[in-house]
Amino acid sequence: MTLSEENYLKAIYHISDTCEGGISTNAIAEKMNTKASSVTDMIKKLSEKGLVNYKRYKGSELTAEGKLIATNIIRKHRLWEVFLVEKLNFTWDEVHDVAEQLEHIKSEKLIDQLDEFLGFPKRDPHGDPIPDKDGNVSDNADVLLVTLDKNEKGIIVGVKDSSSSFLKYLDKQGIALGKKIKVIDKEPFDNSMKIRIKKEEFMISQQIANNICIKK
Amino acid sequence: MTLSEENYLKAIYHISDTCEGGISTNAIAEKMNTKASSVTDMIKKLSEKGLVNYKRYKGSELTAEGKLIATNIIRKHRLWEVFLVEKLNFTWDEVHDVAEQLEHIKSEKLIDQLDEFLGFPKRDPHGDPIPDKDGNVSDNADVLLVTLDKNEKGIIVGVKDSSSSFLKYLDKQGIALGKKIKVIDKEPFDNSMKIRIKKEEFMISQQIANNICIKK
DNA sequence: CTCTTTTTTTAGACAAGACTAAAAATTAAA
DNA sequence: TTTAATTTTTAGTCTTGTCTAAAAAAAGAG
Ligand SMILES: [Mn+2]
Ligand SMILES: [Mn+2]
Ligand SMILES: [Mn+2]
Ligand SMILES: [Mn+2]
Repeated sequence: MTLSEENYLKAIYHISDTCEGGISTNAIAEKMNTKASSVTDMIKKLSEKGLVNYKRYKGSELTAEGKLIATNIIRKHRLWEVFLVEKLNFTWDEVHDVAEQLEHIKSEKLIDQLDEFLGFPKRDPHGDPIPDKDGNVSDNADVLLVTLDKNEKGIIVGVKDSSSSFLKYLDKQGIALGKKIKVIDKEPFDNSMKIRIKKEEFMISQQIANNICIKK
Repeated sequence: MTLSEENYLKAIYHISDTCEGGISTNAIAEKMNTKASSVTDMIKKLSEKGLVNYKRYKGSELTAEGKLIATNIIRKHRLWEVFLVEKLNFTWDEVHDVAEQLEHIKSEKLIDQLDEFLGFPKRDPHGDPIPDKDGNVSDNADVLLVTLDKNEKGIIVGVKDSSSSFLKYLDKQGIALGKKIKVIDKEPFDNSMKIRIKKEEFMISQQIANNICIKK
């Protein structure tokens, strides 16, 4: 597995999570910040290797083997993120870029021992589940904040967007994993909402509410 | 810096340690397990970038800038080796290959925090000094075991060969860093020697004695 | 059902890094 | 000091992964 192949598999896996069916070449190109023609080339190679199913003009999807490789990389990514936050004093908005590099380190013992060293964590600093070695991912039955109605309550358990700017915004507002949240009011016009966290009330836009995961 | 460029700089740095003057193209090729023609190409590129001084047919040596990059990679390599042994239960013969990968991870904060997390170690699991951020390496005034005379004593402080097979041999013989050692007898014919460690006496060949560093 | 727009694939080119084979420079030998 | 051996460089090729431009297929509009 080259670094590039691994990144393609991971991208396809992540896209598959959101939309159903065969993944379009353009969707992959957009996620990878590359051109569709490059994607076609790589997809062909991965298809040769039996890691994706591909029919010309019909899009692609991961095989079982491809999916296992993808989840393994995601497992490594998220374990490293936990390590960086728990052991090396990184904040949750700083870890992603470094984890993008660390996820490609090849050593089974390394990742097993890291897992143990961290106490077999179940989730990464952004609330995302850490796959096990066989590729099983505990799918969260969580719900987006935007779907809560007026007066509903819940606990913040994750974020969908892990960009530094978004996470820093959350920090500034005092929005963090584990906090209790209540929807005080909802503006139908733009779907913005007034929320309460720890007795403080403030407005957030729909875009924000769209990227916060809640357990009711 | 690409991965390949970094590895070349590191190789040149390590060769410079042993022999003096300009490093020959062939020496680099041998260390990197590549061909001389590939080395010439890369040396030219590094020369363009001001990281090595190079004159056709005259060999190459690192500039101050090139040396700083090299020591920084070695710093990372050795810190990761400490991490693997101290925190993740790796043995000293298992760490090198993983550290070869980890040394290329780019994040200043990562390595600073790792250094602190490990308690600012001075040496790696093989007794090699860990360079500081400015490229200063505490050069050891240590001596090779092979140079000790009959009845001389010392403490084992390092190994020159970090190959798995050599380290496993040492483990089997009970030879480890920090142990006191005494030369009981020396065979002039083949330079093998009888040594004592913790009341146990046994023979070792010159090749072994050549790769063990001693502080008298 | 035909024409247009969008998506996807092909064809051809390029940069990085490596290799082989051959030429040039240096070093060693006679 | 000429010749022979060795070292180093050049020339040309290959693979990986990327790109642009153009062709082909699929999807949408009227
Ligand atoms: Mn991440
Ligand atoms: Mn994450
Ligand atoms: Mn090492
Ligand atoms: Mn070492």
